[in-house]
Amino acid sequence: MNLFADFHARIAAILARLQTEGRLPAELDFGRFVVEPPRDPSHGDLACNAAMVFAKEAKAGFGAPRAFAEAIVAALAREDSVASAEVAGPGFINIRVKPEIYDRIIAFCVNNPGVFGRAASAPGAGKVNVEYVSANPTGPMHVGHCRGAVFGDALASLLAFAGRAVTREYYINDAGAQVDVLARSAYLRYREALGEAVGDIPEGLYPGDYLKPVGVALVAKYGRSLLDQPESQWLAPVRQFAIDAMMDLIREDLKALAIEHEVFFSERSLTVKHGASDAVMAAVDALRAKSLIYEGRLPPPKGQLPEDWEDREQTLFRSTQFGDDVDRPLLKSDGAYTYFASDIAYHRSKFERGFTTMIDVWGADHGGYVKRMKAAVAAISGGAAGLDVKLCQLVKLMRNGEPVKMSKRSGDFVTLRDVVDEVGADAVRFMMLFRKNDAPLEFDLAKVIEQSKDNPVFYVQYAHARGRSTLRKALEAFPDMDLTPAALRSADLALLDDAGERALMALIAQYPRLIEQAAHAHEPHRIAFYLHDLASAFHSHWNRGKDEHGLRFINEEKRFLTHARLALVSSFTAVLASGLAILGVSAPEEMR
RNA sequence: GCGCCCGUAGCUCAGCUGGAUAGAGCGCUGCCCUCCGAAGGCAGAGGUCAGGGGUUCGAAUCCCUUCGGGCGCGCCA
Repeated sequence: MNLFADFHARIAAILARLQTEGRLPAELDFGRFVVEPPRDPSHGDLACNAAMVFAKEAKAGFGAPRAFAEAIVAALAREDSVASAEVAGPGFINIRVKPEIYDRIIAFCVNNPGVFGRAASAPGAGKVNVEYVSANPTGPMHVGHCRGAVFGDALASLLAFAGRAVTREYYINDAGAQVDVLARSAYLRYREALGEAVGDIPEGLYPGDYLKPVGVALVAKYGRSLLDQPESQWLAPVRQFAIDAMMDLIREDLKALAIEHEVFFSERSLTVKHGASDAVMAAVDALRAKSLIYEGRLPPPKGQLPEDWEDREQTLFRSTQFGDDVDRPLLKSDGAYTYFASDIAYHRSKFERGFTTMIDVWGADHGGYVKRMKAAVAAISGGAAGLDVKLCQLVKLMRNGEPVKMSKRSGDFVTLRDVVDEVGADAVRFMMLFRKNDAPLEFDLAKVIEQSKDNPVFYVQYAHARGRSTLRKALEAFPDMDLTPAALRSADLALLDDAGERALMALIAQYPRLIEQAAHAHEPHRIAFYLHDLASAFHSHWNRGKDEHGLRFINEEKRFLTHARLALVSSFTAVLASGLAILGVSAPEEMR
């Protein structure tokens, strides 16, 4: 049902025929040309650039690109779905299809809402792992986390819809120094819960109130038994207890945004010994076996030398062999593994679990880490797996155009929950996706709950509600009309001959192609923009019905025309609902 | 000093693996409701796509360079 893919295949077949006739060279990469919707509707339904892309290769057989294009056009004209094909400009091929092609697409969409646009699973595509959020388990989620969270979740949905086998994963950073700090902070709350006056939370510990219930829960579990123990005794159990509590908190926060991961992967689990070794050691050994590890010295960074720079020999990974700028250390001066070493082991685990496409969603401040991680994935997989890192820029939280102040100290930050409670999950999700991930984003708490066209969330949801309302309204005019998919799909769509109706149909027909491209580019924001465009086309056509009553969807005098128009409305709401579902935003029946 | 990201209308941003005359919303100007939801729509004004070179049939898009902004730069996660 992808009109554009269909014609790409047809034109490829035509080119192949020309190859066997010896008028084109044998080796041509058909992936180089595109069939796309023309920007200017007067150019027809589809435009193809094949004649220009293969101009060089066709020069011997055809001469100028236009002549080559004429040959393709002649072949296209014989296709039964083509109304007309012509050459334009330097060699564009503009194709107009017969209207029934669109009728068929709309009929399919009406009859298979939720399926239209979905791609069949590609056999050789391999499993995809999308890792996102991965916030440190030291407290509730900050508003800064929500962009990556929503982005990763929508991307995963998009890829699944595009036919990929997707796993959503969360990496728990439960092995660093910060979780020890968490444990000490929780232990303090534990003493507090036992009646001790702890006063101000000392510098270096987490001050937030959210640890108080953890202290109480520790008392419930351990009583007073931890009080007179040395830290070496209580640290590990308290740490695990606190981490579990924090992860419960985080899962709750994510649930408020309708986000659910299938796998929570513990960093600490990588350092659990199996005999004499653990996963990190195993990963390093694997690299060593490929001669990618050596003992050496790194040159200091250019420019300002760090204060505590000390030239020393260390264990290095040859990431420069895979495009990194310098080789990267795997051991700290105290002999422990670096975070990078665990990350290598973690991504090695992903590879061993069968993922050949890995997508990591990070904050933009981790941009400096991308090259080494890609290098590591290339090294551990021998080039069999690829890593794409999607960096999400900061969100500037605003209220009525004024920045919302966020002080970092004293644990007084704006939580994700605060924001979701204030404006709702739909608004947060849509706005996080109504911007390219690598562009900064302004999020205005006042604007996103405004019920006006300024607010894209509302604008799109309103279009859906309007469409659904029309279908309900139609039953008042035609109480016996059958609006089930099975009935609507056999509506006589040839009756739809208005330019506004055909424009809407053309836009709907682009949906499968849009899905494919957005999935390929790992860019869910394209869905959001498409839905906004689609909603706009609908609103626009709707308003034409105010001047020309004959264009209204419901026409009491013309039963069959109304039925056909309702089929169009139904396909429209189906695509809106489908796209919104990918974004994780609700498609309301009515606005309240 | 080096690396990555960004620079498009007054503001916030799209621009689909290089495509035809660069788009949308806000703001500004002027319009459209006796009847499917005006919670909407139509029209107008507004651009050296940061500047300069290059690649080619064709560049906002790719390469080089300058300027401007953000992020990062052994042992933190």
